[in-house]
Amino acid sequence: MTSPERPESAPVAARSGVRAARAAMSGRPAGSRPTSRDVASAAGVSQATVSLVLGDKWRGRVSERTAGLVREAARELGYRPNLAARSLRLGRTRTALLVVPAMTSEFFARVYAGAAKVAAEHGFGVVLYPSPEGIGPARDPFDSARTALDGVIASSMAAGALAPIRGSDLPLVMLDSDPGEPGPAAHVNLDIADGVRRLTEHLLGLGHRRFLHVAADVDSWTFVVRARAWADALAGVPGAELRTVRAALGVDSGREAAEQALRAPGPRPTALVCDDDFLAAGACKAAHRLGLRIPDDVSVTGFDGLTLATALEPELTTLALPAEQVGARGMAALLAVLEGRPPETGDLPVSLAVRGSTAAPRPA
Amino acid sequence: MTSPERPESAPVAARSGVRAARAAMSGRPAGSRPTSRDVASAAGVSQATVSLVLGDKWRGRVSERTAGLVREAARELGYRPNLAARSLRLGRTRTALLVVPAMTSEFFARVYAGAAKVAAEHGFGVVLYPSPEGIGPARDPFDSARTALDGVIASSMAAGALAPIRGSDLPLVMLDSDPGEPGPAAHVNLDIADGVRRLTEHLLGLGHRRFLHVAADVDSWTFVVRARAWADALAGVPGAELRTVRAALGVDSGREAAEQALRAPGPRPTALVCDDDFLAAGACKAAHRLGLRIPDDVSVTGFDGLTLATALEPELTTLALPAEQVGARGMAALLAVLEGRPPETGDLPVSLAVRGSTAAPRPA
DNA sequence: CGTCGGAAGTTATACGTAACACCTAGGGAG
DNA sequence: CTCCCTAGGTGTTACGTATAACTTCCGACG
Repeated sequence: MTSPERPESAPVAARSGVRAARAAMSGRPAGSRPTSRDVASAAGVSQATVSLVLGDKWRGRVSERTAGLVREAARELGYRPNLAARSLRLGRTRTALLVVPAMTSEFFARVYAGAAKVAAEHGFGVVLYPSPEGIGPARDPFDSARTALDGVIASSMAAGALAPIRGSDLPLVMLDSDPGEPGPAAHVNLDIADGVRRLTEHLLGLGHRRFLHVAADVDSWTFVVRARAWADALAGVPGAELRTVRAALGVDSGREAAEQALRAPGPRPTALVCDDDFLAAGACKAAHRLGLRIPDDVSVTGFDGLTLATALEPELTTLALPAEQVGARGMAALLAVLEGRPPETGDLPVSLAVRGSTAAPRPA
Repeated sequence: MTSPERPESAPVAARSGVRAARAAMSGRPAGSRPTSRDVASAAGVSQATVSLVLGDKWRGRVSERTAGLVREAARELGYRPNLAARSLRLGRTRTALLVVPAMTSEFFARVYAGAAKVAAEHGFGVVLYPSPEGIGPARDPFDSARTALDGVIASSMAAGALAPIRGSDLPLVMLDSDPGEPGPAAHVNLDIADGVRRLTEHLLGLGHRRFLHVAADVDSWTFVVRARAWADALAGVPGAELRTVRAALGVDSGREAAEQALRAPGPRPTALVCDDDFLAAGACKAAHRLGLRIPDDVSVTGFDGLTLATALEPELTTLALPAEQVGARGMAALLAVLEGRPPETGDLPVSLAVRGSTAAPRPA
């Protein structure tokens, strides 16, 4: 039964293009978008046929000519499928949730960009978990997640923060997180150890032996790995010495921590290896305050390879992480899981960017 | 009619808590989430009543006791409304689209954060238009927008880029854009002119007279305003001279442009006023290359007030824009428009952050 | 004593899509 | 001549929600 104000417009009018299209829409409230039924009556076919054609499932079920008519009618009317209706029908939303500690960090913004790009190529969307700033326990993401979700990608989150996601039986992909953690359908990790090893070789080659690790004092897997990587890379190197000082994230606390360590008695470290580029910027400021020149008096290295690294003077030697690739691969893994395919494995390589902030230490 | 595998479970069992709740879900496919109908049969009421209670529209229509039963049943079952179904029914999605030139810019990430916060407080979500990097003409946002939308917030977009949105009859709020532009339901702008005036006074007070404006060579309203603001602020100041050099966005092109201008013959500018903090970082590098010290030989100012400004050595004097507030107010304006209220008007103030990169010029 | 009205629900429906099951005509095989 | 098969569709349903319209019960009032 059709409602009275939308009469069974005669399928006969099918071949007159825009006129028929307009006619099919007549009697509708003005602002409303055309539905598949409008397309159907404009093309002179049933709604089911429209759905088949536009859903690309018509091979052998609809004639080439009819399919053409349908597509043209859809174009004329500017038809867009109602995603709410589609999601309701299918029980899937083609939407993934990306959970990151802080979107205002360039790193995670780039992860998002990578994930969104791959998602878009597959007709998927990415929504963000609107988390408060800072790495920390997240509130229940499903209280605020706007859309029903097909899956979740979580980047560098503290282990405990994801409990609510765990309980939701959604496919979960974890980025840059403990690969031993059970539960996630896939992991995407970086070969941090290899990068740190190469960075260490670079510094050792320049003659550095006394290292100060400015470590991020944050409960995140990635920083655990970084700390371990430095320890491992320097273990067994004759004469090498590694001290560690912890600092909260941010330029200021990096400066404070480095300044305090540089003022400490005893032989001064010649290489300040920092857990991210912001901490490294802080370390540079600390050195500056103490009248030390970079890289002549002290070398500084960053981590992540953000824009900041090349904005500083001198530019930072840093380990550049392929943030977009991390996001892209995370999304690809999620798509694979959703389609029942095995996700790609293997760690992503990081690249060593040698710049002006490292040089041979002056002979004492 | 109920489907055979979901029998009309007797409303009698209503008072036995979890057991009844579980019973109401029996016979359902395992992974599926409970629906309002499951809550209804667990509470021993009809689905309509559940909808009334949880939708907070039950005053005078449902007894206090029944409402309590319904809420408890919903809690027991972990019921979440199906947003797709709700959107389909209501024709509204409680979702806004935020269109920004580039999410990897800290400024726009902060705009997003501000908008998302206000949105969340009102049960709204924010999705991003997955735009390619860089300010430029966007593709049709509705091809890729995942969700049906209730409105659009566009920040600092080139005028032409929004044509498809214009055609969509969705409420549009524009941030930091030409207020003369007709169409948008609301504008949120910054009092750039005032900020530049104060920054100019600061520099004039220090004794600067020769200004070099490192201008962003980008077709965006915000940079048009900035250029005009410098010209206006210095117009009529005796002895003041304003030169302009254009540069693409980014540290490197800022450095190149500034370097070239500083090498030019004639009296050297003493103040490099830059269109954003990244260009300013480039200007600092340019000065460094020429052996000029900041702020002794030349002062440099930024724009935006990003983290970068305090990561540099010396820290940048800059105009700090309240990015979160811009986003928050944009979202608030959109909500107002959607509810038929008049949006708040009036420009947001910017604050002058005086730091180490500006000082009195040395007497020639 | 009739009935009016509010309180407390319930029944039924529509939103737009995808897909299953069904239908019809025409042609070829037996 | 009958039967069946295939191409090319159509009719119908369900997804989960919000809400308009209806029902029922009960107390009060004329």
